[in-house]
Amino acid sequence: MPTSGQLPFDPLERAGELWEKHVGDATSMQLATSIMRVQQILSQRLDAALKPHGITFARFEVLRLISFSKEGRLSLSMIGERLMVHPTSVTNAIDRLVGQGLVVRETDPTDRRRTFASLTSEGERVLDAATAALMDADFAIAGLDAEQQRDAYALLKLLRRADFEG
Amino acid sequence: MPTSGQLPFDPLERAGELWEKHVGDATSMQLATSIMRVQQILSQRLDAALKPHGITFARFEVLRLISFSKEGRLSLSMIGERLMVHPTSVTNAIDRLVGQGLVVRETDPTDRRRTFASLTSEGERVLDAATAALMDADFAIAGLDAEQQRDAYALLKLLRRADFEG
DNA sequence: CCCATCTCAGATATACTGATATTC
DNA sequence: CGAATATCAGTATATCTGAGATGG
Repeated sequence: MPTSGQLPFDPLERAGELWEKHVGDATSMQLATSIMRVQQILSQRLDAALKPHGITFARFEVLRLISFSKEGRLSLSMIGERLMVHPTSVTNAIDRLVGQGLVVRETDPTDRRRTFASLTSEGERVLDAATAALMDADFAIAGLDAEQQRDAYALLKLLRRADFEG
Repeated sequence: MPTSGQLPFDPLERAGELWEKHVGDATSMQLATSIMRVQQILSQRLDAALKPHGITFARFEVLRLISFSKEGRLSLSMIGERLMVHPTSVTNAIDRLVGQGLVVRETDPTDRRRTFASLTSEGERVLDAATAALMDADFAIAGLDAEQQRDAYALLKLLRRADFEG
């Protein structure tokens, strides 16, 4: 287990009190730190739910993105753009998925600089099973009801504004 | 730059539409994915703000935690507990901080199994400068006003409940 | 020639497992 | 002896930088 123990108090509330005492207003520090911590918790839970299917959440996102494409294939640069990850990270992720037999690479015949990735039938099978597992786990956010989930999503969206126009 | 380009649309809204069409309700998927993405953005911004001071946000948290301790020192196990990180990660982080001259290790004379970490004067200096840099950067969450920050913090707290009693 | 796309090599950061030394 | 603390070796993942190969 990663971080097994349960504390008798909220460490972030404690940190906030000490911050107010020694530094100043703790609001932004507490939100930033809580985002980091919540991501860590989610990442552990999601990866645990996906482990039986042999993929991580990052690789699940790649599979899902490819499956949603119109032609059933997506260039690596497009994948990096949509998932907001570095080109070398895409190469790395696709390398692993190809190694697992879930994805194949094909050169774009109309522009040979470009490489497409598409799912194998095994890739489709794993994606379906992984999707079911994540739905089952409620994407690790069952602590919030539907309205709270939408509220949190809307607030966090304000922090993603650098990603897109509008 | 990490993920420079700006898309003409929100990739998470697009993913949500496709998810609703092909899979089902997208609420939990969208919140989970947005938490992952927002953490990535924050991590990049916070680490960039701290880079001139030679530390990462994870190491900043260690320095801050030690400085807030009553005696000016904290056992490594206590640090791991409070920051919810693995014992080997604490050893690793302290190794680096010691290597940078920001922290020193001392054996607890009352229980020689235990090791304390405390700040050097250079560590205190770096911590103060790093704190000012983070406050200056508004902890990378200036996209939200104070009330929105508190709302978001309260919602995310519900996802941290496994960490502590209550 | 310049630019785009992808890949590779190398460095850094973090985290996990499993094993070990030391001490209580 | 059993439990706790810290460390170490090895592995995995993800990220970045900088360089290079190929193609438009």
